[in-house]
Amino acid sequence: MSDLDPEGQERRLSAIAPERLAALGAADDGDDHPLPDLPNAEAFEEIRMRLAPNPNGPWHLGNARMAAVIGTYTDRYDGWMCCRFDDTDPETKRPDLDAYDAILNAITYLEFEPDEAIRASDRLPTYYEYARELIDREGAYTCSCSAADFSELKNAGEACPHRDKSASETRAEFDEMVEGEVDPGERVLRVRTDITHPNPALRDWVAFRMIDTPHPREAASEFRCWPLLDFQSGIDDHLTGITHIVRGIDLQDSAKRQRFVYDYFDWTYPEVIHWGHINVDAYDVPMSTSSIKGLIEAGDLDGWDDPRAPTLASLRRRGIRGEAITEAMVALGTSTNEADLSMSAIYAANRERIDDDADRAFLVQDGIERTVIGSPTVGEPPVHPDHDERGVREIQVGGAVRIEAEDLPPNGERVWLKGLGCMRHTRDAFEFVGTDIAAVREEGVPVIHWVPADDARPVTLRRPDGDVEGTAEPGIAAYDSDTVLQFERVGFARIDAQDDEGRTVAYFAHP
RNA sequence: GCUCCGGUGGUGUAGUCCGGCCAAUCAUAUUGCCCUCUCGAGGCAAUGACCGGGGUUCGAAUCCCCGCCGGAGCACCA
Repeated sequence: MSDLDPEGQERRLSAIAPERLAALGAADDGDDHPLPDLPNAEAFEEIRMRLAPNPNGPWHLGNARMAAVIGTYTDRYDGWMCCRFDDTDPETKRPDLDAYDAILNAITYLEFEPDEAIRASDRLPTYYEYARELIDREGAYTCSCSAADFSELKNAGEACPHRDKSASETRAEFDEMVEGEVDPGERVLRVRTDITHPNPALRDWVAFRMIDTPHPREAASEFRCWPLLDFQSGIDDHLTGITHIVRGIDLQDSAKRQRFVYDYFDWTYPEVIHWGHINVDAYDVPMSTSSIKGLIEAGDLDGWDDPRAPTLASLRRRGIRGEAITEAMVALGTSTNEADLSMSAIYAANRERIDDDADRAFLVQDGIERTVIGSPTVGEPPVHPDHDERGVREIQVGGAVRIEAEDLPPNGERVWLKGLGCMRHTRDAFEFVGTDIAAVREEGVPVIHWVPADDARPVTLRRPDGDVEGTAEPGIAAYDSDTVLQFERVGFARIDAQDDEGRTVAYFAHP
């Protein structure tokens, strides 16, 4: 076995003695694992985790962290991952029917594949069943206090008059709720926890409430009695055999609440990891599903993939690979602190992946024209500076070029038009000087990009900070949409569309 | 008001459980130099952090206490 390479050894070892492979990984000090080991991982035969998104909109960057971290963990432990849509509020967090698929696509984009996808709204009968069982175990009671009244009692640590209701009476009243015979606000089912618990957040929380607004999914539109997250999620985590839960600190108290239910059922609660909120720089648009949705509806954004939006659809359209996002998210770790994510971390990870493949091209954004005198008729910059074998781009000069206004040298000074040669700026023209590269290497003549003045292709470059018009070398017309190029000295961009009028639309990725 | 959680360079992170190998890791960022017909890539170097105060100890980023600061929950939202 010693003649196998390390990877081969690992594969072979995992086949014959998986438990020793885990030990090997630990001894290796987890060299390629940016995330800490999962707590108590060795206690489980299979690591099972879930993503539990609310499908109230397509994903923004913040949501990506969930898939990136959980997916990385399940890959690493060769575990099982489920995408469970927690869509149990048809009213205030009303599901968006397009979001279910958009979210699954986003997960694929991030390079993960859930083993299973389920929707809480398909599972109401199961929740009812366990609610009845909980009632029979004296773990819940129906309560008809108003929310305000109960809150007052709860804050004082006092039981409400309904708390000592019998299981059979609760059972009957809960059945009425399930049948839809109760109005919203009239009655809820509460879990009997500890009404004097020092932490008021844990006292007799609501498990089911009535909602009249039909669920947008037809299959779930008849239900009126809906579980809240703590009940639904708690039951599902147990039934799907989840071993590790990773979620935000906003759900810190959830585990403590759900443990009361687990205790009634004599279940073991999964291991839990919490992380803090992340803030992303470089965006003016707030990273919240509802704000983005609002801006789109108001017409301030073109859609979920507008380059100004901090959404996954937007980054995808800009040519940023999901892997790069995953890498940056995983690097954030799982600290409970609030964290600032720099887009530059994503950009750096992406650049590493796309640079080698991206052909080079010239794009001039803020052009100024100069006649060219005496130069070769064709410029031949390389397709990729690190890959001679990919050849050169042949750009017809056509007598005049356009360059960035800021690149124009003072009169009498020289500039090197990349792939064409050295020029001296006379009053209103570029006079060809020659192609001796010593001018650049030894005399420090600046190298700049350029396009033919008469035969350049108009380009709209859509950037996170707004659209820019420019012109590019004609060769970019040949690229299919979805190709990622590097506009030299401008940055990487994804070709989005080549229209019939001879215009290219590209989305800017990053420098 | 009550209850949790956390504070390491500009940013993120490792180390904290089991105190010494940490004058603190890695990445990103910024700057400079080298290389290069890109401000990309690559190479080299520099910059820069243990919230504060006490205590325990021969020794504390690490343990204890008190502050301070930040975050979260106390919804018939997720």
